[in-house]
Amino acid sequence: MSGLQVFNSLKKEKEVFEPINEGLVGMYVCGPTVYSDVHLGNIRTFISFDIIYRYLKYLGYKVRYVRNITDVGHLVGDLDQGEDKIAERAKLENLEPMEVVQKYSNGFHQMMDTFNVLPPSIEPRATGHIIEQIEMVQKILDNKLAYVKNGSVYFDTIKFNKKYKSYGQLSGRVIDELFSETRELKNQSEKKHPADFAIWMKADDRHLMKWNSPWSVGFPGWHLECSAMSTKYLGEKFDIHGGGNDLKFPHHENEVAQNMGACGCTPANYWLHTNMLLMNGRKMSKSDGNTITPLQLFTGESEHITKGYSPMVIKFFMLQAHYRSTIDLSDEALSAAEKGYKKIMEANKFLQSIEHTEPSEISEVDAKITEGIKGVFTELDDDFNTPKTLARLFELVPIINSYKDGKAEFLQIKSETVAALQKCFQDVIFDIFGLQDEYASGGNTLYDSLDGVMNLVIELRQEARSKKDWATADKIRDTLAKEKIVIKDGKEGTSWNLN
RNA sequence: GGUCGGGUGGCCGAGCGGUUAGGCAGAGGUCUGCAAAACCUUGUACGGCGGUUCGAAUCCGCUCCCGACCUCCA
Repeated sequence: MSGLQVFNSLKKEKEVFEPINEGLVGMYVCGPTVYSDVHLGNIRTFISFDIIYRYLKYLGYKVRYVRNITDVGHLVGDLDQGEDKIAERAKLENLEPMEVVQKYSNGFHQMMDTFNVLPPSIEPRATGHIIEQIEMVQKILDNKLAYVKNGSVYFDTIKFNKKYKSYGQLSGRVIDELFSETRELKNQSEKKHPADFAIWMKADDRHLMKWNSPWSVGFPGWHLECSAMSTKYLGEKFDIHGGGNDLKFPHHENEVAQNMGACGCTPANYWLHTNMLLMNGRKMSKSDGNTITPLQLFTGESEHITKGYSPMVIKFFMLQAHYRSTIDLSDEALSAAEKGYKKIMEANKFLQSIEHTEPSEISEVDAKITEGIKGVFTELDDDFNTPKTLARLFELVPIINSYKDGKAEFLQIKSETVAALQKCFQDVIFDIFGLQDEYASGGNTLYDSLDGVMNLVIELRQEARSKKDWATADKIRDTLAKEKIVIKDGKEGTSWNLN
């Protein structure tokens, strides 16, 4: 169906992508825990998977994209003794846990919208799937790969590994090394082995969120929800499982164990992991304060940046790095991205306005364009290599802009080549990358009327210029510049855009 | 301490055995009333030390530095 290759964390190499059912793709991505505002790192991950989702659809696959919302079971602090993150926040803000969940889910959705990230096909919540999770615990117990202790249920990692010999495959861990002598294990008396983990936890009286189960009034373990919900909506075996690099261990490793423990088969064929967003060379993280909020980035109110950057500029900046590489956020890098973003958007705007007439002769530029277009999709097929895709696009930009100059070699292109180029840019920029033109119309009535006004202003200025009345011409230009409207005198007349 | 990943030009960031990555910034030029934009040309590079090879940023060894995971994290 395509030449798509993806890097599979499970094998640590690129593989040709072949879905289980021809033409259909099932993809599960670990979503956010909604206990506070989303931060930029989350956004980078979801933008990466959005592009993967969009490209799979572009290739013609029918994709069922499931991305969960974690609203229970995720504990604060170490081991399994901490407070539930949602519940802790609820106490802090004096809200019902579900109010916390709603509040930050709304914020999350709004931010995804701001970055033009498509909603998934299904967005299940952990609390909406308590029954499924309880059933899964029961299955694992039936398979004798978990044990009950004081109302809590623990996954028996040692026994599991004896049976399947696969624990640690995804994250590259070895149980013995993992928990040998390193960690002093306090309060771990309930577990038979430190590598075991809770799949159901008995709640004490202080707990705000708890449900009835055969074992106790309690709540599910964090890793369980993804196993239960992916199985429910994508089946016991599906195509792609994604998430941030930092979830590989223990979350994804335990997820695989739970799925195997319940049904005997590995859940996903391809595991894709996105790398971290850095700032000052260190992982951006909510928990250690090395972070900048999206809002601060938009407004510029942060010590880390000199001015604000729009969502699309930030997105473009992220696209300039591969999803498996870290990317280091800085003011300089963002401002470079801003210029690059504008350049490509401007070129595209012009490209789309071209009304080409079939030439009598064809120059070599024609073949160059055709080859360039092919290159764009070769890069996308290569594990969604957005920086290289962008590079290929940028190589076509001078050709597009040269068309303005009217030089014969640039006009001697087949109409179908122009159409293909227009489609390529349009499709990649908007449909696959999900960028938006923040500086242009698109059904924006305010913009449209401004465009009308600007055409008048440009006309008046042109009259002044033809009378060599430079003072008036420059006054118009300079005054507009103060309003962040840039006037550009080209051969084909004058154009304008918002800066 | 264990495991894994990385160090590329002024900045960001691809590439990973031989070919220009790309963007931004810099230099020169064309165009322009001037400017901006656009177009053309262009410099600066692969942490260090060895090795393999006709040829290494790319493979191997050693070394220095950084990061991630091992505990909640996208």
